[in-house]
Amino acid sequence: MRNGNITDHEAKDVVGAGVDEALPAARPSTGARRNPASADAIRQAAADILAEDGYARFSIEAVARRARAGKPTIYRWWPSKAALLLDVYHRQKQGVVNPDTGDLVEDLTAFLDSLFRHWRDTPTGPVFRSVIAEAQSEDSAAEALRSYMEGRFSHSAKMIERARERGEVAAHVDPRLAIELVVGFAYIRLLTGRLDMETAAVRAAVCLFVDGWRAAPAARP
Amino acid sequence: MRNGNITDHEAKDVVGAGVDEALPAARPSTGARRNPASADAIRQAAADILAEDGYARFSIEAVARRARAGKPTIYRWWPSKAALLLDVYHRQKQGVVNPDTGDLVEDLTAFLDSLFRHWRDTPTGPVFRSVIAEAQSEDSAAEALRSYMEGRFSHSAKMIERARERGEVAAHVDPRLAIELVVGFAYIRLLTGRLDMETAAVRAAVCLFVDGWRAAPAARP
DNA sequence: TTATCTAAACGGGCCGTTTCGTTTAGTCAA
DNA sequence: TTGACTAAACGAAACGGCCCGTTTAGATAA
Repeated sequence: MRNGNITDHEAKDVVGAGVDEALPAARPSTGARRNPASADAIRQAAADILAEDGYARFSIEAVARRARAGKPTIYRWWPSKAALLLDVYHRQKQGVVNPDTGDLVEDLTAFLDSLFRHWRDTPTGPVFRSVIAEAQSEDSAAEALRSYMEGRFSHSAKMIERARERGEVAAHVDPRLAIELVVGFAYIRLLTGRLDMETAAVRAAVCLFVDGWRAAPAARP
Repeated sequence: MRNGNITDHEAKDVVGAGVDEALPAARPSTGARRNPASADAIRQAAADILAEDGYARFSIEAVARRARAGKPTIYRWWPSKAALLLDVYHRQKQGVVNPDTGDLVEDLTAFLDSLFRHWRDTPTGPVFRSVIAEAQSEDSAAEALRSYMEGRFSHSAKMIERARERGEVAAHVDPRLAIELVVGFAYIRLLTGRLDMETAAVRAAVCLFVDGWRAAPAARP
């Protein structure tokens, strides 16, 4: 699942950290003795259905059928559809880079490029879109999404913090807000199905963030 | 429904234009003679359910019950759940300002402020979130959302075009891309339930867009 | 008369839960 | 080491309930 489009010397670390234990850590609700069992088959079936048929056909019954598992088994391990969705997503989001090239524009371009590619070329895109959809009608999913985004922001904001330490970014810039603007752009592209951006176009967008839009140097204090 | 928080002399026009006929214009599928009939009651019931119970409880059966209408009547006039949703949304999105104060930061701040307030204080927020959720599993909703966003971008980009004509914004800035960044920020806030921003915080975000993040004036050509 | 309406009912699917035997992994005596 | 015991976890099937999109029947109104 490693993404080869960002060369290795550029990639500082691979995301996946930061929020790894916000999920309802698969474990039977009773004080049990036994082991997970068919949990992997269930996750795999869920991911396959999402990738092949999309969220519309994602149901616990369909997952159970495909995994040759009983519905009660699924409900024992995951309290809700949203929990299963988030579990599947968390295990797929490896592979997005958090680069450290020494230049902010390059870092952000590589980050967005990698994110778009990841969402486009792996089941992660459909899965994440499903999580967002579910979060619009299910409180537990909304809360999970919120806390996931929180972690994502904190983690990715480090790119901007490093740039600020290098003196590349002004001191008054809040890295968390800044990265939220960048992720917001990725978000709107994902949800409206427009992920097919050339690297040059991604860089142009990043420059709009970093350099601003003003014709003359900014005069604001 | 007019929003009084932006004073009148600042508001150039009230949005609602631009995409008003992308929707599947309520009309019976047969070549009919009669009039709409209970269409208004149906739309009202749909809006009420979304506002009171959220998308989770929004079903054609529930709308029909509440409007004391028959399900076939609804299906005759709106081909899908998504069509009814979009119809309701289109009739509620009046009231967001598209300001022209002569200053880009003020314009965008007022725009975002008004959008957040509108999404927070009217049923529009839940309704739009529902449209987005529906678009993740229903092709027709996805297409309608895409074309709606297209129109929204084109319309709001005029704020930036005006600033560019005033010489406030550099010539190389693409107004459509720029406004997409701004709307992306609003989007991520809506979908993660964080619309409660002070005007000052909104302005700070806008300044990050307009002025950029760099410590020193940008050196890019 | 004729098109539209409400209301009721259709078969089908999924929800989350309960019931029912069966499988399976740890425990412990022989 | 082996074999029997025990109890958690299992798959399958069925529950009542809600909703889907469609069909039918009978009332209503231009």
